Amino acid sequence: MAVDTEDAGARRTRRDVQRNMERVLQAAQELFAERGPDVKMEDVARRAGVGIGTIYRRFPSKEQLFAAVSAVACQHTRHCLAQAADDAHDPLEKLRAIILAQYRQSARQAALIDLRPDPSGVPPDLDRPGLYASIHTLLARVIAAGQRQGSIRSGDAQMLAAICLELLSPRTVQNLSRLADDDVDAAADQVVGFLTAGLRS
Amino acid sequence: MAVDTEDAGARRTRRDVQRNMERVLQAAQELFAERGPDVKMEDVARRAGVGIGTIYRRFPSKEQLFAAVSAVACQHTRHCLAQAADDAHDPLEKLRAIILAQYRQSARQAALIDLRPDPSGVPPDLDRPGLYASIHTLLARVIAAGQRQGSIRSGDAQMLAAICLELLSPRTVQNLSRLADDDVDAAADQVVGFLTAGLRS
DNA sequence: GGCGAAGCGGAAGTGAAATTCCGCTTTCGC
DNA sequence: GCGAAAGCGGAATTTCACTTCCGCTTCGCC
Repeated sequence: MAVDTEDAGARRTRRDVQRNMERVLQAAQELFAERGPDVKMEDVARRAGVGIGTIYRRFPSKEQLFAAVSAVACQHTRHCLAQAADDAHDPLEKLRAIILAQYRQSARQAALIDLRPDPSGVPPDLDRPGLYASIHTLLARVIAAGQRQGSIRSGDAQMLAAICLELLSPRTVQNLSRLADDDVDAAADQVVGFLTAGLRS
Repeated sequence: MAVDTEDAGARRTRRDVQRNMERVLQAAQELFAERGPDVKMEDVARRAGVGIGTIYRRFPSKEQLFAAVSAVACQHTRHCLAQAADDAHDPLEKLRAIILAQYRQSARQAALIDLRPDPSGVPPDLDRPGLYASIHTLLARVIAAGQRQGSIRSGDAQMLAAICLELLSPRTVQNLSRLADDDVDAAADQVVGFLTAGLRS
């Protein structure tokens, strides 16, 4: 953030610094998405085309690097989902749009960070709970709207939103997409069908 | 397995050995469930109340320890779910029973091993795919039966089963249970409602 | 109770990955 | 173009968890 701002009299941020940080974030984001949080810093450096030291100049630890990556990716996800919801009018349509957006997002390997509350304690630097909550809130609102309007059955909107959200977790998206021959749209459709109709005939 | 069998003329298995192995498996199972596969062997040893060497005497590596733990837990889960399905008559009832069984299981901290196919490659010693498949098959069969009988809407039974299974993953069970004030039965009920009725009113 | 086999604990060894450090290079402002 | 400040690369260091090893203890049998 704020890479271009400068104090009076201070030198402008060097061009190469900005370029390198972008490369590092990009590489980290890709590798994190591809292989989970256990990637080696060396690999990140290699893919970014920089030395390890360069990473550590801006990100004091691996954890903080991934917190930064996650924050960016999640901001982006949040934005996409909100956008999708805005573009649709009917609550059920909004839900469909959100799901589709998330599935397409994952297909592009972006946004693969799992935001769900992590029972294994040790909260990292990243404000996962907050990011999770913001998406959860979005869903809960849409569902509540549907309930008021009558198109969605009554029930604890928080819980219904949480259940939907589980079907949007990166892992789930990947699993289901694979089962649909990597056709994410098809997978999303199935989930939407499940969501709206349930199993009963 | 087969801890009590003995070759002719061989000394009986020492009592302490059996006791220790049980403690180790118990501790490993708890910790694995609580904190995922990144627990330290030292922690397992401490919780089990034995030295690290004792673990290594029977389990040549961390991976094999967890394979053993997983195998036991999954066998158990599989058995419980199959049992639950058997006890019910109607396919929808079977599904309800399966879900409830899994939620109760998780509440007891058992069976928290995530069997879903892991995209991050490197298949461990444990036959996760096989264990996952066996539960997936169980679900798919129940769903297909419901479809034949007419109580479940038509659609790709494999995919529907996979979606259900996602809602049974340990992480999901934990998240949703927490949201229901740790009342697993309530959480399971919500999921069942979602499953059978969907969102539409 | 005594003997020997088997098991135990946990300190030391090992290896892989994270992090530091510093001489060399690049960039910016003039 | 030049000088200084900032950044860079990556070898060396540190850290940290897995695994080994061996002197001491416990168990089962007679």
